[in-house]
Amino acid sequence: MSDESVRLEEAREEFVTQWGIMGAQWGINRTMAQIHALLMTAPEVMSTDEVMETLAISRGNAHTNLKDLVSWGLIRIVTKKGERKEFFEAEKDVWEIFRRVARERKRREIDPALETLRNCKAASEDMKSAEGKAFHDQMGQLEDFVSFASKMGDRVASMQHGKAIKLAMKFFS
Amino acid sequence: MSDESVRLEEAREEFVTQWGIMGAQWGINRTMAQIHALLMTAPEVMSTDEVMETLAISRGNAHTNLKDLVSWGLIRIVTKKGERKEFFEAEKDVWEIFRRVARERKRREIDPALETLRNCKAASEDMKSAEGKAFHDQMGQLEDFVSFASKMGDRVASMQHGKAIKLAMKFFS
DNA sequence: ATCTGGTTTCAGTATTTACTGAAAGTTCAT
DNA sequence: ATGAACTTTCAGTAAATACTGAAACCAGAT
Repeated sequence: MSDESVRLEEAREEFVTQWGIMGAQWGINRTMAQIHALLMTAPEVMSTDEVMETLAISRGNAHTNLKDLVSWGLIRIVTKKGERKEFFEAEKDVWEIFRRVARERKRREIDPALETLRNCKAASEDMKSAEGKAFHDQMGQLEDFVSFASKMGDRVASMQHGKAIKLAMKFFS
Repeated sequence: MSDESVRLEEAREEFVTQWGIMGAQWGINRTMAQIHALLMTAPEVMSTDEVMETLAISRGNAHTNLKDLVSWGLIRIVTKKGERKEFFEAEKDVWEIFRRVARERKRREIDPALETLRNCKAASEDMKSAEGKAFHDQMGQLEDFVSFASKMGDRVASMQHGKAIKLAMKFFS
């Protein structure tokens, strides 16, 4: 193996490690983030066994996290003709990755949060005390904000790369 | 205690619980998020003992998380004259809360991630193989994106509420 | 209908993260 | 300098989370 491929593997390993740490800080399972990093930088599709081997993890663990990544839309299953095995391939376009994460987090976390805020707001709708009114008002403010974030998420998730770039320009003008 | 105050306490409890769950999903310690929710909806400043009592947690736990919240700029220490005890008060303005979280996450997580991406990019700068070039390119794309996110964070963190509203209008036009 | 190459599940275990409570430390009044 | 009121630390423990590996399952080839 040439010096260059060794260096490449080292760099990749560094990336996988760091992406794992970063994921953990954002509430994503470390292994899931590592598999994602691995596939994002894989020149070819990879099988479950290759992932297991590279990261030195068990079959069950690899399986669960690969399926989770599929459910997040961050990787997809590829089948080679003639082969029974499943292979995996990551979405590599950064903007697309962002869109998908935005869409899923909105669906899984923002929307339920919004629901709660609305309940809390409704529950304090008719309160007469200053404290009750203050609480109601606070819930209202939070709801407005989170609902704004939610709409943002929708908007972003449906935006094409080019459009996003233009918007970004506007933002920094 | 009137019916209304009971209902208010229930609603508040619901909010505290849910805010805790939401925090956990975003990589924030559940108790920290709960204390934050509690203080955000507190009509008055609260002491460590009151927080301990309300959430049924130990002194050490309350202390650590209160200090962490202070370091995130989400609550501040208030001293009453004549009293030796420290009291805590939350920032209640939603936009301000968002700004502070954005600023801290950028500082604590985005900037270090950027550092790593730059290293990985640099390490593969001169590679000749197609794989090496692809890796370098991928790191470049990620770096551009994260660096954009970082600048976004700065921008948002330094924006006044009114300005943000105007920008939001533009966004949805 | 059985075997082979593969996927999926899950009880048990390991690891990580968070929490407790008591002791040590600090600060201020006397 | 002593003590009361409060804050901080941290070793030990509990709880939550993630991982393993083996068994069950499934689909297609023979």
